[in-house]
Amino acid sequence: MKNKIGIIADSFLFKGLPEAQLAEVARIAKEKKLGRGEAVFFEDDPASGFYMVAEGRVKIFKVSMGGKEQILHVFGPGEPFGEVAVFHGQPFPANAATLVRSTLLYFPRQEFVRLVTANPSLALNMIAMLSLRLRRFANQIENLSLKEVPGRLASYLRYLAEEQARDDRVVLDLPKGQLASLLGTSPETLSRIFARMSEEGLIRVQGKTIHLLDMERLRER
Amino acid sequence: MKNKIGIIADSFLFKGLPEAQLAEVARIAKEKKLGRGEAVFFEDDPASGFYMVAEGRVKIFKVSMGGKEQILHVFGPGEPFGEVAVFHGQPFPANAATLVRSTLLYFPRQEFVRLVTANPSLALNMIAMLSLRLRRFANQIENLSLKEVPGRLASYLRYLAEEQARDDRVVLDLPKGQLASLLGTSPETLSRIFARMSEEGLIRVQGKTIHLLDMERLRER
DNA sequence: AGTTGCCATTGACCTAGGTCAAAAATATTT
DNA sequence: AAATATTTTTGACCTAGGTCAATGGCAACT
Repeated sequence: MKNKIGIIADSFLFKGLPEAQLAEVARIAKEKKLGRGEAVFFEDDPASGFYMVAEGRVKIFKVSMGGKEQILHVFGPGEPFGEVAVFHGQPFPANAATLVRSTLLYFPRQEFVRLVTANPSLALNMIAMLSLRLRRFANQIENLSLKEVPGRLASYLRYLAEEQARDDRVVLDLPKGQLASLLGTSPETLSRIFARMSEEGLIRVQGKTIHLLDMERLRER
Repeated sequence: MKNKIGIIADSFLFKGLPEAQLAEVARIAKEKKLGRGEAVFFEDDPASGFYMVAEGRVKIFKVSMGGKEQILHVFGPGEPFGEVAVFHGQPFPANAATLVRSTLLYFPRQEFVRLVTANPSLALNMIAMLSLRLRRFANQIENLSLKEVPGRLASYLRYLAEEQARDDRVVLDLPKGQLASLLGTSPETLSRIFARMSEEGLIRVQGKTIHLLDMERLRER
């Protein structure tokens, strides 16, 4: 397992920082270990700092009055989250919880803002980070509003295929129930869609492994 | 009507820049006048620069295969758009078109990136801008996925009330059809919801003016 | 091996809201 | 003002997908 400074040095956010700065960043970062399913923070909590995943996976999500969850994003090793709130001094806009046992790095607000202000390259990295995230959100809005559930699933499978660099099969990186939350649907419906797409010969489902039998038609969904 | 430098100096993005820089910014900005309903750019167009609204209103939107529109955001005077693409050198992630006759400022990519790199305060403004936008998008995802149409409408009305600083009535800043696109529904459904909420005594609709008769219950939607 | 608990699947039912078509109300042009 | 075009509203119908409840798998623990 990597140590603090390894994670930091390899992260996109801190890429290109001089050694001295990296050490400085590592110094202000506090390690936090959390078990599976533990909350990191809640919506409307005051944001005294932000986090980076060192190990594990963290979901950012909103909850409806009725208790339904919508996952906004899932973060893995090297990815920062909660930074948005840090810059306004506003409370966190959503909840965060671990999906598996995880190790996080915590960066207190003050010192980080100071670093960014002093470090143009860090500021540019941050801008790139936020831009990418905006693009993802725009995509998610498109998916939720303009596609039905099968289309959203297909879109996610293609995303996984890209990420895992295969076009014959992918491995789900989430339990199916959580995937339903990410796609904005219920576990029951997701299950039915899996069944239907299997019958249609589009995919074959084997536990968490999904065989992609027809990329062409998958693209049209 | 304000001139170029007036718009720039008063914008959030360029706030706090020294005089000289402002003049420099104004120098690289090109004015562009567009009639109502004209396209500014299309999704996947190469992004050679970004825009700021000087006068009028511009919608950013995605279009489904079937032709349905989802508006991501509507920008008014002083607000920049299309900057996200500029930082990656990636194509635009969505379409942009005017809602009314508008005047825009166009900033070519190269020179703007140079400015941001050289100007920490501009970079910080940009970060704040993007953060705010992320927050809005997160909200929109929440609305689309976790609320039904009446809830989304109520949420928008409250947003307008805040923006227009009144709590008795608001004036729609969009034709109803466009509002439907923004809320992720159809004009027909929106019309029905207006009718229903009127019967329930929540609001009274008078053309583009919506009287807010019961803020309490409106909040619970 | 048996028990406990969790997750995934399947069935039955119901409703929010989409679609299509027509009418009515507003704008815009001549 | 008349004529035409554009929005908005209303009605009738239909379906994607949500909810509730029951059942089946599977893993962890004793």
